[in-house]
This record gives sequence, structure tokens and C-alpha cells, in this order.
Amino acid sequence: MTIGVLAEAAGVGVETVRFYERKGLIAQPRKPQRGFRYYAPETVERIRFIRQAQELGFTLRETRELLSLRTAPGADCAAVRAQAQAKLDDVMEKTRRLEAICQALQTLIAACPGKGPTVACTILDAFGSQGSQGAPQQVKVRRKQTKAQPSGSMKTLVLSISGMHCAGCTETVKSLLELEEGVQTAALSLEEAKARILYDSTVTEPGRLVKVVERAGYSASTPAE
Amino acid sequence: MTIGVLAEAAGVGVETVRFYERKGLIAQPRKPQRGFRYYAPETVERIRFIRQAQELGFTLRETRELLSLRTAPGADCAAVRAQAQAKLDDVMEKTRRLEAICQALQTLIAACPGKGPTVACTILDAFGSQGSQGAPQQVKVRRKQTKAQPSGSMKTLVLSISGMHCAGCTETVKSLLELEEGVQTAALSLEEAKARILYDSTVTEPGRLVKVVERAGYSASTPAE
DNA sequence: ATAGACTCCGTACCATGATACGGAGTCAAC
DNA sequence: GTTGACTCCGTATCATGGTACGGAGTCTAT
Repeated sequence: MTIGVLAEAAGVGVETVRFYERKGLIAQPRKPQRGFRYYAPETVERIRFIRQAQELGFTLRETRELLSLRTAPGADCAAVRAQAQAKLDDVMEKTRRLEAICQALQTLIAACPGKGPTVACTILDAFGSQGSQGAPQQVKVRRKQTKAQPSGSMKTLVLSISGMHCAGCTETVKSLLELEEGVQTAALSLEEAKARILYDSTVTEPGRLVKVVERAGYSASTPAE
Repeated sequence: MTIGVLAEAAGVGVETVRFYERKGLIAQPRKPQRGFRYYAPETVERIRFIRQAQELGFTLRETRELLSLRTAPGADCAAVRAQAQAKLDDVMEKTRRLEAICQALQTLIAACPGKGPTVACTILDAFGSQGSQGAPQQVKVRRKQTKAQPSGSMKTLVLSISGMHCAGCTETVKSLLELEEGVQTAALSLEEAKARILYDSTVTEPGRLVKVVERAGYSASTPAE
């Protein structure tokens, strides 16, 4: 299979395959000098493994080490064994920590429907220690790029926003606003409780942006209203 | 506590604390306008949690979402619950995958001191065949044939080899020796920790063979030395 | 009240893990 | 044997998660 087919099958880009090759994670299967790469079908699995390992927090270096662990002629058995054991210890430690987070989440969920009006239970509370802080939630959306417009259609809107009580809140609101079509940038100030939004007035309008903020659980108003 | 003390306690740099603050992962605890940051002691835990999450492959954005999950006073408990449940599903999926890697490593380790033939068992072999015994691949090695010589140039060398602690090791050494030019056969004994090598003294010599073994990570010596 | 240690803040820089680009080369199908 | 899709390769660019710098400001102890 050629690189494009492989990439497609493994769910990555062609460039990524070449990148992994450069990093020594997959072999370079070229005939003699110049020609296409032709891959064995099992390479798909290899790439999927790499992606999984990435998502689990392994670096490419570590992943390469994992992949090259083998009991084979030419490799020192004892050394391989020791390496594998070391990796195994790492992985088990990771598993333990993940399970701790898992449990903390379950605790959090169990505590949630509870009656108490002012129960501020965060994952850290459930995790072992104290500490609290919070921000309303939001939905993850893909971002639609808004290019800078040449001339007078770009306007600045200043919104007063209440309910933002930490930097996390401002980040949330900033992200939401910048995800909105027509918004080029949004500068948030926690101290002033304000957002300065540069937007394209031919694409969106203040009322819309106010709604965006309010949908996140804050209240917003245009100061000159 | 000031930022330096906090950073020290959490095992990160001062700049990192400021960085997390900018990203909205920890609150900015400044008094009025200009002055030092003073942190509550539990912030240490918070930072440690962030580092752990990082190592487990969570992005800072995800970590922030985890940290800001809470059962807030009054409002939409159901939403928080749903969010937490979604996170929990993610985390459990991660845990499952880590455990798969864990198992693959254990399989790999278990295979090492195991059976006779030279199996090339990589983590991918162990990984793909979850539970079911997927065929371990026979490594194909190119052998340079050494024909039996007619007369007196064939000699036998006995090497004492230490470091071989499983049948896999003896197979490895055997393969390596028999790949060597001039070697006709090598008989390995795990119990005696010895190799009996039939070789052509016009082509190779004991010192060379010792090197072959040592290059694989074992120590070898000629007994009559 | 002054030294010395620490902190502030913006900005520049870094490594990792990708992605994008573009002109030339390759291949398979017609 | 020409076309058109795909590939090659080097290099440039990007996002994330930090790290480093440096001049000015702040704290604390003496």
C-alpha cells in the first residue's frame, strides 16, 4: 500500500507518516533509490498504536522504545526484559493515577444530585485535598476562521460581563466569542469585567454576541445601552 | 505563600505557575492592584494535579475543564453531571487502553524466558492479539552458508557464556553464532552455560566468536584460557 | 531606611508533535 | 506516450506547553 492509502487507513495525514518515519517510529520501505514507499498492511496497526500512545501521554521517544522492545536474535534478552519491566512499572503507575481521577469523577458525580445548596465539590476535593474554583461549562465546537476585513466593516464592541470570577471564566468567554463567526479577536479583562470584541459588522452583531456570552451562564450588557 | 515557595513545593518553576495562571488553571490571588501573589497552601495540590494530568495525556484545556467541574450552588446540576459523566467515559477509555498496553507488556515479558524457537515478539504482536494467541512472527534471518570443509580445518570451540538466563537467550546466541561466517553449527546449553561451536579455522577464529557473543550483551570466555 | 532577596510583567525563545507548501518525480490507466 | 493523480523531499509554519530574560517594583530583616 502507498503512503496515502496507509495514512487514510490509519486516520492520519500523509505528512504525519513521513514525520514518524523521520523520527524512526516506522521503517522506510523504499526499493533502491528513487521510488514510492510501499507499506505492509500491519503498518496501519503500528500507526494506530503510536496515536494511542500519544493520547496516553507517551512521547514519541517513549513510544519508539516501546515499539522496539523485542525478544529477538541480536537483542540481549536480559536487557529487553529489564526495559520491558521498567516500562511496565511506568504504565502501571499511570494506570493507577488514571484510576484515581476516575474515582474522583465518580465521587463528584455521586455528590452532584445531592440536596445541599452550597456544596461546592470540585474534582480536587474528591481527589484528595481541598481547593475550589469554578467556571460554567461550554460545548466544544470547531472554529470558523474570520479573516481581517479590509476596511470599515470591522467594529469594536465593549461588553460588560458579570459572573466571571476567575481567569478560567475569562478564558471560557474568550474562546466562545472567538469561535463565533465574524469575531476576529476578543480581549477579556477580569478586573474590569469587560470584553473588547473586534468583529465584522457585516457578519454578526452585538445582540448575537451578548447571547453567546449569556448562553455560557454569564450576564452581559452593552455599556451604552 | 509566595510564588517561589509554591513553585518549589509543587516541583515546578515560577514561570510555570504564572503560565498556568495565564491559562486560567489557577486563580490569580493579588490583593488590590500591584503586589505579590499569595497562595493558599492547597494550590500546591492543584498544581500537582495539573502536572499529573499532563503526564496522562490531558491537554491544559481538558485539565482546566476537569478542575472547573463542580456541583455549583443552585444552578444546572444536570449539566455538570453530564459533563462529569462525559469526562468519566473519556478517562475510563484511557484506562482501558493503558491496561491493554500493560497486558501487552506483561505478555512480552512472559514470552521472553519462554519457549524454544526464536520468536520475534514485539509489543505490537502482543497488543494486536489481545488474549488470543496471534501468531508471533518468525524472524527471517539471512544466513551465509558455511559448507562442511573436507579436512582438518574444522575445529570445535567451547565457550563459557554468562548472562543467558532463558531459552530465548540461548536461541539468540545460537542464531548469532550461526550467522557468522565460518561457523557451521553452534550447540548451546543453558544449564552448562556453554556453547559448542564447530567452525572453520581458515575462515574465523575464537576471538572473533567471543566478540560476537559479547556484542549481544553476554560475557564469554574460552575455558582453556 | 536601606540592602538584598524575591517578585512582577511583557516578551522572546525553546522543544515537541505535527501540518502545509511547492516544484519535480513516479506510476498506472487509458 | 500522455494524462492526471499521487508521491517525494526539503523546508516553513503552526499549536501547545513551557522556560528564560531583564529592568523595575515590592517585602522583609536588620
